[in-house]
Amino acid sequence: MKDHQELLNLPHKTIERLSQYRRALLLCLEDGRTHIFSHEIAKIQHITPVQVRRDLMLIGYSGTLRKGYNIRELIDLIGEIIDSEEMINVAVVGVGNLGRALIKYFNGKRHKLYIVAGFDINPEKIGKIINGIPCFGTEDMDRVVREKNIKIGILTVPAANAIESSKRLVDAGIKGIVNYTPKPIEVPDNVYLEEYDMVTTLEKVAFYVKMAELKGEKVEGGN
Amino acid sequence: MKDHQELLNLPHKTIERLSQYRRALLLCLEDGRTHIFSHEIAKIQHITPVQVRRDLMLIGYSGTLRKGYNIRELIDLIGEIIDSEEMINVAVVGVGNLGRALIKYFNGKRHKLYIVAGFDINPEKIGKIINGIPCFGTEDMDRVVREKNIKIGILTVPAANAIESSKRLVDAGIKGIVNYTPKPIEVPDNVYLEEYDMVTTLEKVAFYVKMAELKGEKVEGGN
DNA sequence: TTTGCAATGTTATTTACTTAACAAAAATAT
DNA sequence: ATATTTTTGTTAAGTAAATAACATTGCAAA
Ligand SMILES: NC(=O)c1ccc[n+]([C@@H]2O[C@H](COP(=O)([O-])OP(=O)(O)OC[C@H]3O[C@@H](n4cnc5c(N)ncnc54)[C@H](O)[C@@H]3O)[C@@H](O)[C@H]2O)c1
Ligand SMILES: NC(=O)c1ccc[n+]([C@@H]2O[C@H](COP(=O)([O-])OP(=O)(O)OC[C@H]3O[C@@H](n4cnc5c(N)ncnc54)[C@H](O)[C@@H]3O)[C@@H](O)[C@H]2O)c1
Repeated sequence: MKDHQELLNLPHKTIERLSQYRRALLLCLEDGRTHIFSHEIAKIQHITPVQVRRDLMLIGYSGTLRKGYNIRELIDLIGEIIDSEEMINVAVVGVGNLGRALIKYFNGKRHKLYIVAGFDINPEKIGKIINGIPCFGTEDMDRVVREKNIKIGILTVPAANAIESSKRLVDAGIKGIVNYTPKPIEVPDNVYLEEYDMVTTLEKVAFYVKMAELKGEKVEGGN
Repeated sequence: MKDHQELLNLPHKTIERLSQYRRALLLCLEDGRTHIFSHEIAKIQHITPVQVRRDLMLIGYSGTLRKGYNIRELIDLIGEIIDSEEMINVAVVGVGNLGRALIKYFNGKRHKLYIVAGFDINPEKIGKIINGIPCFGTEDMDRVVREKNIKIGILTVPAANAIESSKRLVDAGIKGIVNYTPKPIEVPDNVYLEEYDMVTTLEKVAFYVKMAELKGEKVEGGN
């Protein structure tokens, strides 16, 4: 299999697409299919077949001519590349509306990723099991992160608390953060950070919708 | 001001960043500041000052040397570019955990974007006001979209219902869709589509965290 | 003054990503 | 058998985005 450097050389976009391919492939598998063509994957993902084949080339997977790719094999290979050997444990900080939606969405899914704890400051939540996972007070973060070997934190606290919460996560030894609050946070170099805000997405859609209306004609699809 | 073609030539990434700049600038304004330097904006957004200046150059905004950019002016200019003249109305389809989180997050915010309706099939939700917005049955989508002049739909139904719901939205005449279900949907060319799935984000973070651990050293930050 | 500095604004270069072009192979049709 | 089609795999070309380089400006300090 590919060595570390080769894996790190994979384009970031390819990593994202591999995750998406796998999700689509798992659905196909459920439908009882065994093989799939690049153009079928492409259709699902709104990209070109060439891109699919190129991604698969980069990870060194070969299909069979005129038969396509073996879905099971491909799923497994993607797993070998993007998943860790052992489970990676995840915590949600801020078990509010969004936090609970994420927990619910995740729970009961396959993956090498598991949400194993929530953190909150609301006494009514602390000590309870929420959507199947235990909720702790933030003062226990250090201990729980260590004991449960939590590597990634998902930030869904109110924006005003984003900075302090991210500091706590970093201090507790977390290695990756996904920040869903609209407040950009800062983390040290050794912590991997992704930020996402729905408003940006919506404003972008609104912009292209506006432009399409002004032109009275179509614009090509999303990013 | 810039004409349509010039606006459409702006890089997609610049459009996204303009939205983000504005959000950050609004916070600065609340802090009572009047001016800001490119390197300050850059710090907040985890990008380089050059990129900020380049984006602002592209939209034709000039700061004052040694004083930076006028926050108020810049916010207004960004608004002129990415916002529409009139309000753009938005609907949420699937008023569950995620849908409610989004509504709550949006409600009471500035913007030219407003979530004005929710759609669901659960009889307990239909007819109610949820987080301040009225919830309708999906059978009324055509009518409500027309009456309320809704342009954008946010899809937060269960994955199994994503396809049918997106079709309904398109049939009702919607012009943009943000799909938060893990099921990729298809829309005609004249509908602008953005899809987002948290699992992809988390798996990407997990991948780079894993790689960092294997290397025993740092990787550079997110995308 | 005039020199240095800290900032902006713009062009040039580089890097990252996507798409196009095409060769090769296997199945199918002639 | 031979040609045609369909699909993969790979290299080459093209686009888009980010970064670097640098010219410019006006203030501040000497
Ligand atoms: N990125 C997006 O698309 C998106 C969408 C919706 C909401 N949001 C953001 O996500 C965040 C959560 O939204 P929500 O609707 O779930 O809000 P919410 O108020 O329902 O939940 C926030 C939770 O955080 C807890 N909390 C408060 N301070 C805390 C702290 N210091 N440490 C730990 N927990 C703390 C609260 O007790 C509450 O349970 C907000 O910042 C919101 O702006 C983002
Ligand atoms: N993108 C993400 O990051 C993310 C995160 C969490 C959840 N999700 C996804 O978002 C979706 C919603 O998640 P949730 O936790 O809010 O689920 P949920 O079950 O709480 O909510 C779904 C809602 O949709 C309604 N519904 C069902 N069928 C419908 C239909 N045909 N038309 C209109 N409404 C219908 C249900 O009555 C319910 O109110 C799911 O697809 C989930 O996988 C995505």
